[in-house]
Amino acid sequence: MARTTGSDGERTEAAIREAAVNLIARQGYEAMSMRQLAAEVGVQAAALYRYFPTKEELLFTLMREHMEGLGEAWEKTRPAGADPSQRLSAYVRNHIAFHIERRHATHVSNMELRSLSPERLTHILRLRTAYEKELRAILRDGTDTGAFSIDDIGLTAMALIQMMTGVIVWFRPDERLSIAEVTATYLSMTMRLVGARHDGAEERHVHEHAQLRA
Amino acid sequence: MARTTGSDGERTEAAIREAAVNLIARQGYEAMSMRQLAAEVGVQAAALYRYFPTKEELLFTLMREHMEGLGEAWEKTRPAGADPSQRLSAYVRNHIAFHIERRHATHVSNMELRSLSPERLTHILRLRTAYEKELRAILRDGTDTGAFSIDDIGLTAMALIQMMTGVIVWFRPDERLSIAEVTATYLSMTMRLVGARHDGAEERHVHEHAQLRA
DNA sequence: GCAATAATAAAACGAACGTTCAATTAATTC
DNA sequence: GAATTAATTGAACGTTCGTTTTATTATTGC
Repeated sequence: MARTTGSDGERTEAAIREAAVNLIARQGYEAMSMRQLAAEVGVQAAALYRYFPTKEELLFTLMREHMEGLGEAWEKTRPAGADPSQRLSAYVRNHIAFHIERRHATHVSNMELRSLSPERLTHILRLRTAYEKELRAILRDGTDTGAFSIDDIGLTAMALIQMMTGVIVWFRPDERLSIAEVTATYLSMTMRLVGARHDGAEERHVHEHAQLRA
Repeated sequence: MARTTGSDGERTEAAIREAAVNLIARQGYEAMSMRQLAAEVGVQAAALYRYFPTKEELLFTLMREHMEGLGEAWEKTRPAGADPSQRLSAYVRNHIAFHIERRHATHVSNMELRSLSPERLTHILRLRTAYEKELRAILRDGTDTGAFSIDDIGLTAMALIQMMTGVIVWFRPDERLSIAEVTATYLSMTMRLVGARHDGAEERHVHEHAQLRA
């Protein structure tokens, strides 16, 4: 046999991406075979090579688009002239919303870096660093204006990102907490962590979301 | 050839464990081949099977002993009748010290869970849950006595553990910060995160370690 | 120093891997 | 409706994988 009825390149490529994200997140990149991926898509292994020249290029594409999407989401959300507390709040909301929506893709981007060639690894890390830099800038501004009280900006930024991204490890959409509740609690923890001053407009905003649970 | 001069079972097994932890941490469990591991140890692949019946059993042994070691370290360190702030402080110190000392083993225990069979996965997760339970108990006691102000104990515990364990992702022993400085900053962030009251003996204790950097 | 045992080497097993190639059919273009 | 292009199959390639088997040598106990 050969070309099958109703076959469509775009649909097949989308199906490959989706199946690959799920399989790699569940089993790991090395553990997923191209034959297994093909079976999940409902196609022969050779067909995959029409869309991605190698297995690693497929992984790289998934990671790159995930990181680019994260940066773009932040650029659309970022408040222009807001004060540090509002900007930090927006950063946290965007980060958590984006990662909860894309749990599997995040898992892939965080866990499979070692399977990339050095050049591709550098590419992904550059995207990640640019995104983290935005957080450090917010923390620095907040420290300068006195809105935050931070010991070490770089270390605090890493701690915050680890804490927020960790959501995907344990969060399940159908369990005890809703996304809104989780986000509110993480916002509250973040503001405490950076020693945000408890006065001004932002403070009321935070508390209104933070006291949902005891 | 066969048995080599100076060969010794105990030394070989220790060399296998150490090489395996490093290789798996660097490349991942699936990406490490038994032949590569054997070459690192300076032995033929078949010799590995004298010490570990399968590759997965080797992985499981490494993980189990790491998790057991973490629990034992905490049991030795845990202050008996101390107040919640002191106990939380001890927990953070122990966690960070243990993980920084065993960066590679921690990486393995955190990243390779999906390569375990269901029964072995359950075993490891039980050890991990028991350890995390200790933190939740401290947070609960602190909330009850009013020492802490926490929105959601389970969520805060997960956030703290993600934050602390994240140290191994970026910390390099020979760089900008010493272990003591990192620990102090994480202690400070932890106490803020749980809303620790800024009065009593513990408060002085925290600040004395936390203000090393700006 | 001789038997027993511990530790390893060397070779081989079948299975699975990523990838390539030629053939074949569906959809599109004119 | 013929020619062209897009999409896929099925078989095969050489390599590597985890593991087993058998033989061989070093060490230990008596």
